[in-house]
Amino acid sequence: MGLDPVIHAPVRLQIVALLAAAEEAEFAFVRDQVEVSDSVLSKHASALEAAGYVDIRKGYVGKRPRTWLKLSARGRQAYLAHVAALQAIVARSGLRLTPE
Amino acid sequence: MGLDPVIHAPVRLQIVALLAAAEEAEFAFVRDQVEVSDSVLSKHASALEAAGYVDIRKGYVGKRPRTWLKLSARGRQAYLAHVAALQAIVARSGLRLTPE
DNA sequence: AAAGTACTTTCCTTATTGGAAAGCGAAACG
DNA sequence: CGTTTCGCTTTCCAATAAGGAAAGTACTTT
Repeated sequence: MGLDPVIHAPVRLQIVALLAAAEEAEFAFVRDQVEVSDSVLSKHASALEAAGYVDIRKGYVGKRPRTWLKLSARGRQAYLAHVAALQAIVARSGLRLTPE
Repeated sequence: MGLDPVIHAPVRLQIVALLAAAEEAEFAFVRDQVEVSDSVLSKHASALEAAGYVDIRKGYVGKRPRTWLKLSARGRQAYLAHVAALQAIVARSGLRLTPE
């Protein structure tokens, strides 16, 4: 049916959609946008990484550790396919979910 | 975040989208379109009914029992709100999920 | 040395889902 | 009549999944 279970979970759908818009996003930024706790974001980010959909990069800003999340090419593909599947489902109701 | 957990589950999303397009649909028709077993459809239909989103009507065709599913007004509202929430999320990625 | 930052992991409990199989009431069949 | 069949419904049974709380890690700052 085309929906990707890794992406379909509400929190992960939000994370992926957010990342699809940006090059890279900081852990804290994503956490605040999606409104989840550190632990919840950490777990979902790991799940997305394990699926090969997100790359997690660790670095520093000054001397403070920081984590960035980024959609991988596979993640972007999977996201596009997932949205296409959603569109197909929603289209049956007469609504649309497609660009233009 | 606006996503309705009752509607978000893949099988139920498909059921609701299907019902949104039609006045009423037969149990067997929905089961075949969504490609689930009798027991799975029965459970999800009950869940949707318990939420007040679907009306289940029982009757006969000739002498054979038949069950029809229909979106209730509340179900339609909830579905539209759910799709709006999906649109909002997907819109962040630059894609659209909206009619026209 | 103690506290704080930025997460990560563990622990635990609750919820959800699906498949398989048994159940059920009415009708059709031999 | 007794047995199948039809059209679902319900029960039983794991398998996951998900979140909150709290502890842990590796540094850095005070």
